[in-house]
Amino acid sequence: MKPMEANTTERILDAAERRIRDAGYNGFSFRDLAEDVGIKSASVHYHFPTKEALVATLTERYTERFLQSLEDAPSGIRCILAYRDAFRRSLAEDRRMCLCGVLGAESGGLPDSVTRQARLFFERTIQKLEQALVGTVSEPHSTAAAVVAQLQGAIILARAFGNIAAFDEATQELAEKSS
Amino acid sequence: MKPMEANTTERILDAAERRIRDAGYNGFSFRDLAEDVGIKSASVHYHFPTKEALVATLTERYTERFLQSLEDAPSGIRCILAYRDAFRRSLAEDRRMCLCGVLGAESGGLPDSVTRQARLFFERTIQKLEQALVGTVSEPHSTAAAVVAQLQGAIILARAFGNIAAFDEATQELAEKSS
DNA sequence: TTGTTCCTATCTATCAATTGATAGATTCCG
DNA sequence: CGGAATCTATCAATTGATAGATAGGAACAA
Repeated sequence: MKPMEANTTERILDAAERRIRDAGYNGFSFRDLAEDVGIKSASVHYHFPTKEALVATLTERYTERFLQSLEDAPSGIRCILAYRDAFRRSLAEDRRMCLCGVLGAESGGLPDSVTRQARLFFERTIQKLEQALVGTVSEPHSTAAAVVAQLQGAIILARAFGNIAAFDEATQELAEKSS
Repeated sequence: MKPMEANTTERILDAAERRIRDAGYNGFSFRDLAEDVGIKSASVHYHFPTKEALVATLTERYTERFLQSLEDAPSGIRCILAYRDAFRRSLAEDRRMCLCGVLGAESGGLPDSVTRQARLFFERTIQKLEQALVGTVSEPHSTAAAVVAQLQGAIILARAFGNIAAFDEATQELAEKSS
């Protein structure tokens, strides 16, 4: 076969990301992904041997991209605003969860490598924010953790209410204090 | 058969609650619940016709109990501390998510009645906190939403890190400001 | 040019296990 | 008896995964 319009491996990851951020790790099947991409489920296994491997790889890609999108974030208190915008943007795009937010919530039922990658996301995300806050708040680490927690929870609220306004409301004072 | 040691219906709900709070809606089966309770999976269907009905009922029970546990919460800013303690207690007991936190995260893949009950949890939880805050903060509703969001997210962090200390850290400033 | 080999990517077909759910028999108690 | 609660047995559908066939192109030899 001639290669598909785009890299099939990436398109499988794209489909898996959409599905997991909507319904969780156990909320989709290889056949779902295959249909999304336009191939057969056996072909998905050619690119990723197991579901665990697929999602672990996906979570790694997600983390890299997320941190990359914050590469130009300002230092100091305004970095909090950049984080809020990053999460809000991803929510507004497709009304879905943060990938690692879902995985963290479901972590009791996940393969080890996936749980590990999700933890890495939070470690790195919090650490990056912490570094940007050093010198501007009294306890950078706990402040960073508090901000990330609030943003994850705000996405859950927006999903539960089916309304992005709920995210804005739950992060309103965060935006005011840091702008 | 003579009735089990305790009300079987309640024990099924208990098992389902534990399972969902650990691995999500799609992270368990009727057979899992049956084994937990010590009956056969067909008997679970005698008590609840479908999985959707079971989880919708469970979510209702969860909401009632949660609000009940906050019945004696103080008014004013200290109510925030009571909320924090309520979530922390439930996390410390069995290291699991808030039921409606998971369901909110997975809401894209849930039956309608379950999504609806999860939304009710957040509506009622936020409203109750809001009422306790009237007159003590400038914007009670958004403050209440922000607190609930932060607590949900803090549980996710604690699960991702496999460490309750992460919850404490992410809610530390919340506890200080409101005590 | 033509033919052969080899690799990549996909396919068809299938597997055993698990899923939510149902029908109908059985058992116990009042 | 009659109802409540459980059982055995089974179903069709879906699951993640595997084996093996097939198609297409690139590289290379003749």
